[in-house]
Amino acid sequence: MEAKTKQFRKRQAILDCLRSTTTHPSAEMLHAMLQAEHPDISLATVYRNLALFRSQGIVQVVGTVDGIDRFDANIDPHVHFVCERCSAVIDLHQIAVPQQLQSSVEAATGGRMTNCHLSFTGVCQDCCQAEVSA
Amino acid sequence: MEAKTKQFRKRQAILDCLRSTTTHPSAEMLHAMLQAEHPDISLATVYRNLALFRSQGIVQVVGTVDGIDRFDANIDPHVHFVCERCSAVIDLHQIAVPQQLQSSVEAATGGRMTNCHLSFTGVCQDCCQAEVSA
DNA sequence: AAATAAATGAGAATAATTCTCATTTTCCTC
DNA sequence: GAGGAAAATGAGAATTATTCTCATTTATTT
Repeated sequence: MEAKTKQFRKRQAILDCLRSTTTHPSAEMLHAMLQAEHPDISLATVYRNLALFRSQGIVQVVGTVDGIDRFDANIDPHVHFVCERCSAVIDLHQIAVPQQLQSSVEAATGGRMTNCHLSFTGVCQDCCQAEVSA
Repeated sequence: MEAKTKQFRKRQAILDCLRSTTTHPSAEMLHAMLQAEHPDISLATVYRNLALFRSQGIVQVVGTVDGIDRFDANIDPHVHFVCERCSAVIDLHQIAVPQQLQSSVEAATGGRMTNCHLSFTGVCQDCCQAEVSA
């Protein structure tokens, strides 16, 4: 049969779902997002595949917010803003870590540098506006 | 009585201990470090007081390494290097986030920025040398 | 189609952190 | 200094994100 009626590979669905968003979801958020298309997907499968993707280098953890890992299928180095109120993780593509800074790290440590994470915390636009109207 | 023979205020001991190191210990590391002077200190007390210090703004969590929070009594913004091998967290005082970058964040997000975290990951000097001699 | 390998679901296991509550220590008032 | 209120602590239970186990299902190979 060519036309599959039921879902088979859930692994791909998880990766597709993560790739389709810029919200840097947690495993549970991702699980919730997948419910519509795959109501029978298990949370363990989400965790399991996220770990696999990470070992393959096609997914990264961009941070731990309130003790919960947040995932991103965009593995290009980029900067994030984390809202202290709503815990949103927002891309800041406009901002980059100067190459010069990165170059100086190995000299400063005497070690080998492989990655770089810059993030800002604060209150996001939505939460700021909610404050005003309250 | 002036001369105290037994330990009383453990809260202060925890803060002093954290202030005396630059290793960015976890709660358990700190608990282990305190054993010498305060063998009867409870891990719960360490956690409890770290949370208190954090709410007072005199201690910060500089990151979560391998799922474990790492604490710092140095609340000045500064840059860290995290070793992927030994999980050491090392200060990089030589490197700073350009003020110009920070200024651009609020414009980029439309929100309010309160803090900034820059960290590099890689292999520290010690672990690099261990590799060579292996 | 049979046999083998890979992926998944469900729930148990793990581990960092927080919470509860009884006890101890400190602080305050007399 | 004594007595009582308030704060701090210890011990262990509770919570929760994540991982693990194992039986079952699905995919792949022969």
